[in-house]
Amino acid sequence: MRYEAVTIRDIAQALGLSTSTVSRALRDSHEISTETKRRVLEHARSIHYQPNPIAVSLRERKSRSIGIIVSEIANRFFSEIINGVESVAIDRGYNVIIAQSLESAERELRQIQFLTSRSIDGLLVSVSNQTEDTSIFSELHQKGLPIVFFDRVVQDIDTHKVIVDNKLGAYDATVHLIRKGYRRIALITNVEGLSITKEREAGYRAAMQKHGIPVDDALIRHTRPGGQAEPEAAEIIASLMELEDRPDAIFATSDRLTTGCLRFLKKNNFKIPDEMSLIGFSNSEITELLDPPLSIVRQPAFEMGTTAIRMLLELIESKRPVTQFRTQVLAAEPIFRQSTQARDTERVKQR
Amino acid sequence: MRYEAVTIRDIAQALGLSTSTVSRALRDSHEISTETKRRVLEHARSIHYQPNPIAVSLRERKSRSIGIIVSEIANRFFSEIINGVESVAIDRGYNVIIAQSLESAERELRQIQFLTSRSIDGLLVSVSNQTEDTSIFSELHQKGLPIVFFDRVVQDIDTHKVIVDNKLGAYDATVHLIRKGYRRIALITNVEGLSITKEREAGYRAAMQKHGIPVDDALIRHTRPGGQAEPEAAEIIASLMELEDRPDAIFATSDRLTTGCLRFLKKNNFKIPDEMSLIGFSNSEITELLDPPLSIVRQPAFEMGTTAIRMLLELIESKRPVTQFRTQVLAAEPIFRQSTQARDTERVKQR
DNA sequence: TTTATTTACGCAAACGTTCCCGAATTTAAT
DNA sequence: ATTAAATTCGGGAACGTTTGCGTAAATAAA
Repeated sequence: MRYEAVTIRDIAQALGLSTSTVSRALRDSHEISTETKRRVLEHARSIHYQPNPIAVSLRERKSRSIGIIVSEIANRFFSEIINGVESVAIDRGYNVIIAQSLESAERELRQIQFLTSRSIDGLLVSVSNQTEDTSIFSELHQKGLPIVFFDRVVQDIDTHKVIVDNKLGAYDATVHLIRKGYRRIALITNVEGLSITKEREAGYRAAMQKHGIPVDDALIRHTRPGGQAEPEAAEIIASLMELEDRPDAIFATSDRLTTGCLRFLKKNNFKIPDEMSLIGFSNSEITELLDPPLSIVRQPAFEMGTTAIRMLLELIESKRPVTQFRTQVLAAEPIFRQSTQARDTERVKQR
Repeated sequence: MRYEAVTIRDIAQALGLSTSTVSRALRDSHEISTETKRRVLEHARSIHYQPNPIAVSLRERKSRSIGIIVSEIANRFFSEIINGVESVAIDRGYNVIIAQSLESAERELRQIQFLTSRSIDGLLVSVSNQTEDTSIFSELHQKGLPIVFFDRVVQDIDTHKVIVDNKLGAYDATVHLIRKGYRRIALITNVEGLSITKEREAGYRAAMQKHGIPVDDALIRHTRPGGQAEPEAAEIIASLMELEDRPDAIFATSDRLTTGCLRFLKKNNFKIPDEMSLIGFSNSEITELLDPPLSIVRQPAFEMGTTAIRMLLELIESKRPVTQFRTQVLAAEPIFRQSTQARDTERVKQR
């Protein structure tokens, strides 16, 4: 801020001390007498002294700020994560700079460059669904920038990661559908290359296999990199309905995809779950108020945020270079509601 | 970043120039020959020179970053605003630091102090519902920190502001309810002191008056400062139902209050709209998927964000002190759905 | 009392820029 | 040919901190 005037020098002059003494007094150095410390602290308070973080950053060669890049802020899952990150960052004196890729690899790169040019001390990233070239991350990582990946991680970069147990979450959801009597279960999922996609697909396949239901690849659909989830979900369902052997249930693996499916099904007057059952990954807080109340698998987003930032701070504040990395796995929580109830075959026939 | 090595001095040494010449060349000064400029630019690019923004900030006494404080990030209304802010800030080379008050005046103050101590160039603020003492804002404003208020503004500080036409939005919603045949319309609204509360209440009163319906103050309820909206909404409805002359419709004036009402009504098996009609301010993207599809008044959040940041940048980049301030008013958009349809009296009687 | 050690502070450099000022060289004006 | 003006560049201070090093005074050890 332009108007900020009071510096360490002002204190020094007022008290007839040197700036170094004042600095040391403020930092409670042992080589300053308690009397001097008291005078400095008192005067500093009286004139509302605030250290200039920019000068500190320049001197310390760190900024006490970290960057986080997510695909979209206006998405409950990510905003909850950010809440988690913020809550611990604040306490530890760190400032978090938020950026969004909007699922564009190009924008992601620009944002990363922007963040790193702002001298951040570390980076939290969940990659966009469009990124194929992850060299920017490995370069930064090699140069020594602390990075931790969360949610959508890049496999071959060895650093801390925090994910949910996507495979188990998807497994549980699929098993639930099977138990409720569904057999033709469509999987509408994110871009193929994404870590979360692979894991969730694996869970789906495991569940089907376990129950002796052959997996029909025609029922497994991926969205396009950089595309809009909602319209794509609609498109996919429409094409699914052209199959001669239609699905009787849909498992969508992201917030946007889930609501996209619901929107399409309702618009086209599908009875849920009688004509089509629906479950999806979602962190929306009002899924129980939907029509019908939606079965979901919810991710511990806030907790994911807190553990990610803790891992990052561990990296940042470590004295020696860290070489031992771990990936923390959080449990997803399936919540079953009406949208996946056993179908009422009577009602379907009547139609 | 610790690892960042290449500075202006590296370029200077490599090319046998002084740092001042290099600096001027990079900034395209007129007093540097085109040939030298070319050499500098070329070499800078070849070694991936990135100016150190911290050093620049220290020297320029500005940070090219602005702060924004909202009550809660995980709220679609605010996250959309942030999206708007970010989208133009990025283009203009500004970095936005996001903070949330979580409706706590104390936390708000801490965040403000944190932001200002980070040498921000300007501040975007929507006050918490708990803040009574606004002196921190007037102090900062007097000291010359550019501030623009949005959504929840503080009236007596003269600076740029951007709000929606709350009165008209509330008026439209109320008139809609009246036209659908509702007369006992309860207003469940935010903390009394808030600007948006007053405006919305005024709209409600104007609509009632216009249609000759006496306003019953027992039907106008405010939430408590710092409280949790959802439980409070439930509490309020419960107490409303103890009135001998019960309301037949509810108008809730915030996102959280609206979903809180819906949740309570559904939990207690109210038929909507037959037993209770419901409309509310909301920016959720899935209100049409709710049961029943919810009538809402939606605010142009993204646009609010873009105009707020534009106003702020105008203040920041102005050569001379700005003394002429304006408040921009955006239109709210009412969307009417099933939750406020005319009641089916037959069905109510049967029960 | 002399020497060694501790305590408490100041000097000055450094972080990476920008920019005022001056100076050398070239070009234009007389 | 002399002077004035423009062009192009370098020196160095400044932004506000932190910190290595030096040193005077005070204290402890001999």
